[in-house]
Amino acid sequence: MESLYQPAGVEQRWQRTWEEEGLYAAGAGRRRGETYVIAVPPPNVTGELHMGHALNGAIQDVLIRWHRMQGFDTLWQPGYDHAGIATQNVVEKQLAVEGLSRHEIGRERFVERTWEWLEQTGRTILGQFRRLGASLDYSRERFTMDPEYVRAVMTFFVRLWEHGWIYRDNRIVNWCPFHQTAISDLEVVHEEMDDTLYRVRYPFADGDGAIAVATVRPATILADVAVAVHPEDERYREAIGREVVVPYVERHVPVIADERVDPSFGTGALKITPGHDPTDFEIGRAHGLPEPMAIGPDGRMNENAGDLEGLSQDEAGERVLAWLRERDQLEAREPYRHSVGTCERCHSRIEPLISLQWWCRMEGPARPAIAALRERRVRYHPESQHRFAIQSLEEAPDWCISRQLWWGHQLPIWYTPDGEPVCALTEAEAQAQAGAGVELTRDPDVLDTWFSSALWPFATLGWPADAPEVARYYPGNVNSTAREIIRLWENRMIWSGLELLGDVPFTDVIIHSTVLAPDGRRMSKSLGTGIDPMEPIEQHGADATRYGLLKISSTQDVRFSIGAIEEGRKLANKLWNVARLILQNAERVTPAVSPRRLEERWILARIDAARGEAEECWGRFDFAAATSVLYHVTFDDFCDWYAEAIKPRLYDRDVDAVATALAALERLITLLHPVLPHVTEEIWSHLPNRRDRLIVSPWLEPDDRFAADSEALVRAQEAAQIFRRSGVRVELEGDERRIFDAVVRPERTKANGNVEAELERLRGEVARARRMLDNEGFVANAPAHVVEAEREKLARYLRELEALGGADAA
RNA sequence: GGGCGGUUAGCUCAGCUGGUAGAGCGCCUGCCUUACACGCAGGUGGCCGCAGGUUCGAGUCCUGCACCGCCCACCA
Repeated sequence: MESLYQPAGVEQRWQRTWEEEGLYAAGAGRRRGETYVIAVPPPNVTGELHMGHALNGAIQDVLIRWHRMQGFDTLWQPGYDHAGIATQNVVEKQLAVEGLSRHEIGRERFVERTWEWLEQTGRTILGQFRRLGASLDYSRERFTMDPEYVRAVMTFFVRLWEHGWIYRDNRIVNWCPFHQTAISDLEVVHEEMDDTLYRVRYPFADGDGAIAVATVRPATILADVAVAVHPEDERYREAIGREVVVPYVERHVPVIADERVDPSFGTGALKITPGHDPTDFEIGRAHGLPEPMAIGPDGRMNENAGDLEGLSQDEAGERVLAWLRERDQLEAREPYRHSVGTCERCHSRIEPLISLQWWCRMEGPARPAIAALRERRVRYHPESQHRFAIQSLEEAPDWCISRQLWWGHQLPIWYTPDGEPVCALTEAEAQAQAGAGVELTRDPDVLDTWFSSALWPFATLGWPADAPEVARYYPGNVNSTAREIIRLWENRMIWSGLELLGDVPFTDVIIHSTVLAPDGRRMSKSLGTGIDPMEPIEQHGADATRYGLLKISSTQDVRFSIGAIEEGRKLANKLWNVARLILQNAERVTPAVSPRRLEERWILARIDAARGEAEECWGRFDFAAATSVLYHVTFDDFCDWYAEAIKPRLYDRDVDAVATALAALERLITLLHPVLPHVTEEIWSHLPNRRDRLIVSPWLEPDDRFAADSEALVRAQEAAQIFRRSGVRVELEGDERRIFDAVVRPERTKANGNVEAELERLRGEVARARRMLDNEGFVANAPAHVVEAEREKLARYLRELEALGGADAA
């Protein structure tokens, strides 16, 4: 055994062994009936591991390993999401390099290309999860495009259809001009942009005066259908009901009143363009206005733009502005910084436009999900996210589920020659519904990626087939994910599970911390602030990286800190070395829990207490607090006190001491295994007479044989500290004396404090304790145990003062 | 504009139902001790963001303010 623990080789060896021996598989280590199930948030097939994945992987793996050791039938379900728009984006970019577009090669060939690409370069992330030591059941890898999974998606759609929750409507949507598809509000990211705000005069049709409006997009003037003002706005009271002339197109449109207009913005008058603005669309619908569009799906001016047809919006805007300037209708222009919606994948500016899409109503599905959350059948951790989840379900707008993409699940909708939609699981069934001989055409659209993700907890188990896994592993226990995913995924899994299986898919949702860059900014590729988790894994080991990420995960947003990972590496190294100390002296000795001496009972009790504390932390999903418990029991208690105290007997090959030390070590690494699986398994493999792997070995049961008679040990520790600080020996007897002598080696301890300084310190403590005890309010009101503790402290300080010969102060 | 979170040692962060401030790193001092120098022992270091309030007692509870961050949002 090397004196410096080298994680790289050890970790990869164990990762291979565990997987090959089937110890990652569901049911490995099972010794009881209950199941414990987590479905991993399926990463995009195109994705690579980022810090959030690594933290989330560590969190879930701790829970899974902890429960596996407790004998649960654990299933940690892995797999990939086909990630419709993200994947299509990647393949389209590749085609672009070859000078091709998807339209040139056609849909069929494009889908083939995508599959080919996935076979070659996709699916890298589960390899990275393996390197983290994540004990997913890789033999059960699923993909949202697997044939069985597709069947689940179709079944889901048909069920929603039968409820009447799916409808088709012409509404304003977020249109990505690059991808040529509608995207949901949740796929739009807002970015700050510098624009110009123009103030444009619209003359009244009767020639008497004008009304000014503000706009950043002059090209949309062509599609104006009204000017709106706030009903209470005194300035425009007279204008309501009159007509104005829209510039350039010289169309007469009404001035209307609507409360959605903010009188304090710009001129207080808003031009209404229902075709190209969501607010205007709402106002237009409320007032029964027409909905013309002047901009097409490609982002350029369309056939309604007259002589501007075919121009870009910027060019068209310039022409309109020139027209306005000629007629002196351009009142002002000013720089204007505001946030603009962009496509989260390609960052193209979103075109709001009206388009015919499929929608899913939300009132029906949301109702039981809201009830389940209110009844705490699903709990969010931290609690603050619970209200947010409920609120977002209550306010959920209808879900636009169709996408004009090629990569994804094509809608199970066919049209008759009359344009009547027929919904069915398969083409054959659709044909049967429509009647023989009726020619059907399938809707070309695909479903929003999240439509299939919503089924992840049970489609991966084989639903809608009558699979035994569904009965056994549904519902699961925990889902752990990032905050921004609550509305996209968590809520939808909850309502789909209730709808299709009559039960929530899990009982606890962990919303883990967001790992920020060390400077506090968001980690992102475009900002150059991203840190690849594989770097610390290579450099310090997976155990250390897991430990470090868990340690910093206490608050909502945490800064990445390499220091925390280094601490994890030190812990692994420490563990490794204390194991060497014991094992080097343990030839042919069998571990045996036979504590005779104080320090032996003490350490076994300490490990047991730490077990309780760590379990309590994990039980409430406080992984940061648990790491602290593990660190201190290892360093402070096991290494600095217990190992030092038994060293002399270890060197003497005292069989009792060695056997107990082996047993204590065994218990310590069992406790640490969920967080540091590799180094603990490696040490375990060196313990004598080991048959099972640690990963499937029984978890620690509470053991009250070890009376926590720690008083004497604490006194020895205090005496050691005084001696090391001041060189003064406190009187000790029995166990206290023996432990002190074993741990403190006077010949190597140079006191660098001095008696005077120590007396000074103790006098201060005595004064402070007396001040408190003299406070009548404190003695009368504070809880009895607090007062009692203060009395004991005072007594101890006085004792120590006396030992140091400074009793005069008392 | 809304929601959530943060502000404590030089840095990164703990501090549960109020009891008189802790950890890791860094720094200083002494140690190459038959597990570990990625180590051991000891130490330095804090008007706990600001201002009020409740209380015998406030980092902790209440009110207000100021910054910072994340998420969300249709102000043209």
